[in-house]
Amino acid sequence: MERPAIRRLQQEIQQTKPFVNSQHAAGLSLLRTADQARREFDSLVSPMGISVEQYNVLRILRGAGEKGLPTLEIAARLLEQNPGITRLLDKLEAKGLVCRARCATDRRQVFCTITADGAAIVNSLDEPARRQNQQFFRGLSAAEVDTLIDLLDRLRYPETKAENEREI
Amino acid sequence: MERPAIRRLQQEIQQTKPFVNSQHAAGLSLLRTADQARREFDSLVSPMGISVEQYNVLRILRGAGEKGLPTLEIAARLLEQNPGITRLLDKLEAKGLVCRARCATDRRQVFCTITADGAAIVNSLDEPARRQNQQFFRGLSAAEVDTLIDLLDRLRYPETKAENEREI
DNA sequence: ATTTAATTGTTGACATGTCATTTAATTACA
DNA sequence: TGTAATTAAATGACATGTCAACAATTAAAT
Repeated sequence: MERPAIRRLQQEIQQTKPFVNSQHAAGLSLLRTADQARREFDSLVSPMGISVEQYNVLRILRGAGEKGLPTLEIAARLLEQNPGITRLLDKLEAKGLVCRARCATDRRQVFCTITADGAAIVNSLDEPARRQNQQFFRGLSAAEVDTLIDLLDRLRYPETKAENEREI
Repeated sequence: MERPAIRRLQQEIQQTKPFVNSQHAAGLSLLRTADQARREFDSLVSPMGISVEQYNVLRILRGAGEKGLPTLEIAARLLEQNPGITRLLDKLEAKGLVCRARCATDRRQVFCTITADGAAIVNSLDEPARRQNQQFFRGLSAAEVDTLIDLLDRLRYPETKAENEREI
């Protein structure tokens, strides 16, 4: 639509004002889009009786295999703080989707593993999740998805960008 | 062996597999980046005694001016469902940052307006918020920010993209 | 070796988000 | 007119996220 015009306008003025507005718009767009993605994905997993966060925990534990992972290691792989993970695991354990056991060598740690029931649920969601993702990104080409990944990664790690983008 | 069949299978795998992974990676990156943005912004507004969501409500009400907005109209402009907004406004009203009054012509509606104290807080956060945004997007050029806005918008409204991108 | 510090995980308190239901007011319609 | 449907907002119940404080265990220090 008017994107090129907007960009030209910004170059013309080249002051802080429209630059700020673009960044503000980008920030809002980021939050709104992520919220929509989270909501759509929730509607996919909730029929299985789990939340998006619980699904993520189960995915991580499936990837960890039989030896499982200590509690805080799961929290580290999510985007989450400690206290939340305990209660998440409480729920999953109550549903029989996760097992917890104190580590013998370091009794501070609690190792968590996925159960057969838990794995069955995650496995059954693999294909629907793939389709859901495909649906969500249907508006973007493969190259654009890669561009999006690049831009988002550079927002989270702005320092690492210096090496790859000196040619500006 | 059936070489053509094998080749076809490989092509299929090569097509779908990395594509799916890219979309999956993009989805995760989207959620993580938005979460980080939300968290960083929270550390900016929480010293003023308000949350990010409360800040957004105050911003919307400042923009609405003196006549204010009905409760659900605020909810519609946020990325939020009804029930949450009532309690958000409860907190803001308790802090004296927002006023609520039943509409005379339609007594179902409750009009919300920002108070002078509320406006003072939002105003005092304008400049810090601008700097914070600038800091968050420092890894991207202005053109890249526009690209990001475009990609995110097309994720939320995939249909509108069809007209502009038939040339693929 | 005994005290101190750090790590791992849990709990309590509270803010927010969501769903289902409810109340009050308004509109539709028969 | 009078009853049903719709709308605006609030409430209850519950899941999650965050902070502060805590207990248990292990590591470090002197």
